[in-house]
Amino acid sequence: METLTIGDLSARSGVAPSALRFYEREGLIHSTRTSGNQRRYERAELRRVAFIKIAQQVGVSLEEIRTALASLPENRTPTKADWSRLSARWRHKLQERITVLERLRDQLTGCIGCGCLSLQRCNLVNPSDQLALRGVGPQMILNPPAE
Amino acid sequence: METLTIGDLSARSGVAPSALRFYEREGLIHSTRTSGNQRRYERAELRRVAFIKIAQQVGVSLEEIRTALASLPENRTPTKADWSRLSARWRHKLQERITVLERLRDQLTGCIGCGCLSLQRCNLVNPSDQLALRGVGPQMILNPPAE
DNA sequence: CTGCAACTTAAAGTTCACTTCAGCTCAAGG
DNA sequence: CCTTGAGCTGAAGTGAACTTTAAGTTGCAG
Repeated sequence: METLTIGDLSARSGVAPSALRFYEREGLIHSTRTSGNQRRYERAELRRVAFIKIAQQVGVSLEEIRTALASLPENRTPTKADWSRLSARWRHKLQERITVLERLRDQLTGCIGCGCLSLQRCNLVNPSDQLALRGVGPQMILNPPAE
Repeated sequence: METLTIGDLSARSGVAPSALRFYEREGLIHSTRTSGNQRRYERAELRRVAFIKIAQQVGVSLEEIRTALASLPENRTPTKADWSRLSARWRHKLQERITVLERLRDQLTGCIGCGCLSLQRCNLVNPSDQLALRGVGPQMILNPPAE
């Protein structure tokens, strides 16, 4: 089997055919057509779908994913190096996301002791009562002071 | 100032008034009314809003948050102990989420070397080609084998 | 007591990420 | 050849999480 039908791609990627068509409309993936107008996918498309799934796990919007995928070469099948570059960028984003969640976890651990979530005492929730400086909301977590 | 107007609560929590009304309709927060039908909030409601914001950071749906908040006592203002119990439960969820993302990051790091995201060689993307066993998609990450 | 910002409501609108539907055509096995 | 499952399209529907709109009311400062 040289190319994949939409059913094949769906089965191998775990993404519904309707979602694959949707991704194509959105310019995230590409297909060629048979004489009878059916989609056929290069195996390389599987990598794109994989990338999309991973990025979604990390909480990235399709729009951002589209932009990232657009940085891959259009005229040729992306090489390992192309994918490496993209992966490295995402590893970075992923690390940032993890850092935010870890900070959140650690602060929450501290708060379990005091049972607070209090605006008066707990910098987890909202330091803006004492430090109405850097905007509103849980600033200590989303945007902590330089250490 | 004994109670907060919706504008006060919005300013202090960083959540739009329309969102606060929405949360009330959804049973996530509560208010009393003035004789003129305007909302007034106890300061304690601020904790609820804080909790909602934090849970959303972690990627929890409002429905789940609603369920969690429903475990707080209705007849009295929640104590520190009440909030502690809830926080401990969420710390757990948060840790699980972090673990998934870390696994994703580590596997992605391995993949940067090979530039793959390949179905043939990379278990990050889809082990189901070699191990079409536990279902489809990035199983190694979402549901890794016991170590 | 007046003016005006802040509040009220129900209903409709928005964005994201898809899914479902209706009404077709295509491709492959018996 | 014929049936049947897989695929096609455009349009409409879904659910989550809000926001916006329109039309009216309240509350406080001056």
